[in-house]
Amino acid sequence: MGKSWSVLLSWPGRTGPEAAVPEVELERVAGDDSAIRIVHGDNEGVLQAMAPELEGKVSLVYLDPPFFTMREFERVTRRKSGTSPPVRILTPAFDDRWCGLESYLSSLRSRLVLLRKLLSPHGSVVVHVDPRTSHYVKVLGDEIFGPDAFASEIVWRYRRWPARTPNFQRVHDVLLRWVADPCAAPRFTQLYEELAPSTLKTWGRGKQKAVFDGTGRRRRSSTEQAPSPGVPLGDVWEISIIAPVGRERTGYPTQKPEGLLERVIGALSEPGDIVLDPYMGSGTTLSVAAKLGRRAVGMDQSHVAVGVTRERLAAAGVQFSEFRAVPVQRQQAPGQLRRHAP
Amino acid sequence: MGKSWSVLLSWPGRTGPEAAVPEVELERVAGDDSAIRIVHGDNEGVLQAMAPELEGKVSLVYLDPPFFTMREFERVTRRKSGTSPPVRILTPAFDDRWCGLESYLSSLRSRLVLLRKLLSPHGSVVVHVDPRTSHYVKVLGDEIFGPDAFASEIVWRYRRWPARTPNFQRVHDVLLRWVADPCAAPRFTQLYEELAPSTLKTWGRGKQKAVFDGTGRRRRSSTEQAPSPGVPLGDVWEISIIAPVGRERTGYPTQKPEGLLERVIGALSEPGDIVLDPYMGSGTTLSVAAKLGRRAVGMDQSHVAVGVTRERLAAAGVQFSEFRAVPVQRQQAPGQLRRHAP
DNA sequence: GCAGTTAATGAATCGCATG
DNA sequence: CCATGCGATTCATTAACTG
Repeated sequence: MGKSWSVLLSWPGRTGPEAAVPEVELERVAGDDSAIRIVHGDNEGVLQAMAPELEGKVSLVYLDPPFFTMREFERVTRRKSGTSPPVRILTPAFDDRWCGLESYLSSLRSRLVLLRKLLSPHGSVVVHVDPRTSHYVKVLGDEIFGPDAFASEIVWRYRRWPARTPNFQRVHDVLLRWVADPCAAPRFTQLYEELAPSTLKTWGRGKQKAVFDGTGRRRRSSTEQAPSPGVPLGDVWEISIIAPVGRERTGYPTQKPEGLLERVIGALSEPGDIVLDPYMGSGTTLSVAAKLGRRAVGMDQSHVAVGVTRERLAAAGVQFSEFRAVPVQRQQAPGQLRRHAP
Repeated sequence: MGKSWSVLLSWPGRTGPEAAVPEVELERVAGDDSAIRIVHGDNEGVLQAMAPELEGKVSLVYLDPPFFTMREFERVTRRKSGTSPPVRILTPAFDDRWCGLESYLSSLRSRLVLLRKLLSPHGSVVVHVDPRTSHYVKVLGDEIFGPDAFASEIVWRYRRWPARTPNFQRVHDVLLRWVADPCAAPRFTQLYEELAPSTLKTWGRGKQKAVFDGTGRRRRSSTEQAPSPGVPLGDVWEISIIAPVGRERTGYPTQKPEGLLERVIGALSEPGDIVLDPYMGSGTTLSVAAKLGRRAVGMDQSHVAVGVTRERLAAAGVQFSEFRAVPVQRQQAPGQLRRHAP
């Protein structure tokens, strides 16, 4: 554990013994050695099983866990029945019901502890949550990674239909980022966004340059010839949600836009790096990682998620291999990959 | 206390006895009974002294406490000395150095506990912080007001000169809001912002209206004659910081823009309501409250803050009265206001 | 092809009906 | 009486269609 505040979260029974993680091993289902890997199974066991291979080698972990909404989520598929209205088919995808915030935080905590060991020294972890739990998750994460390792709270601002409520419309999610080692030089590629309208008006696209007088005081700025690449990317990102009828949409609930992952992966990893997504869902992370030339591992418990991701990667022409977690059979040598006959 | 999660913050010594608040009473310094009141003194004592008067009567508390920056802040004043460069004069304004997050949170906690009792049932508390402490403050506030009372995390997105750092630029503050009673109808006036460009393009300014078929399925939307007032205000606000040479600027450090307070006060209180700002600073809350016809009380320990606010309100032609906190003299009857001879 | 129009529906939220 | 569900609300976005 990193250096921690002495301010911690506490709840009844927190200090009790933690349940042992059921030991699993990975069985290859399809594909050969590929830069992109899908693993079907509970991420807790899978992370433990992959620890020997991945320890210290992961540049970026992006986690999009359930948001503690106390709901079940379904995948929507549409079948066009020739005649007029297409039929909507609902398939259960994942269950976000919990017996209390304690159990939610405990579950997330055990994953974060396992993930920390996989990070390379220049790596970072990004947890995608919403403002209903982000604050608790932040305090939890500070305890695991150390408060000095906290690097950014990124606000994803989106637009959606308004709800009638005597409150400000909730239109943002939160991405919390910690670095593996606050003293190491972090993986970070500077990305840029468009200059503010007011800046364009006053300065145009030329770079501004501060001008100092003899005494060291700033006198004014001047416009340079060289065009500015834009402003260095901030921590508030305005990115559209995937339109209900958008091409990108897979029907998997809670799907994240590729534009969001492009920023996360583009800024926080480099080509050839390993990116890890323990809550794979519809496979947006894998899809974007492949597009940007990263290696990646995605995990999900849900066979619906695995199916959606498999089809998505195949449709995009991405080479990938697929594994599944199976309970360790004590009779045979552990850790050995068994070939699965299809 | 409201109903709470069983997830709490804990730190060594937290359960120990809390220091007693030094008892003070208010002494009138200037002005007669006014809708706007300035009180010079430590807000903890002042809140306790004003409790009998304000209990259950405050519609909105806006707090802009120090941000745990571990710095001292100074006021900048410029004196134009006839000749060329104006002289900058620095006056210490407030001290934001703490011996640990625990002491910061303890201090804030005692204020929030006092404030809770002053709120009317439809009232709310808004705490302005930044993402370095917001998460701890949120967990603390949930404990005091109850997690069900948490209403909004508002993100104030501003634009500033970018810093050279291998990280996303920090360009947001956070406003946390709790309501006094989650079951009561809250004070809330719906404010609107401009429609998204894509909406304007597709729909124009007409309201959209859902159209359903016989089976209850939504078929499509149609544009109505009635113009939409815009989209109901969200929880991410893009508001400029006060320009370094802006007319609004008082020179007081950490001054907040009036536009921010216009939204907070406009949405969460009504004309005639009492608005309270225990960390008054340069008096933005009082200034905006006066402009919007609210009654208001501002408190600050710093005589620089009180001076800046006094000049600011006077310059704006706002009638106000001013008090100061003095230790209770046990010899004379307590609670009685003493007239101060200037 | 390109521009303008129409269709479809979503990590929402409240209130009221229904068991 | 409490839990659950569905109707009503109406912005944002892209696909598909039309001229």
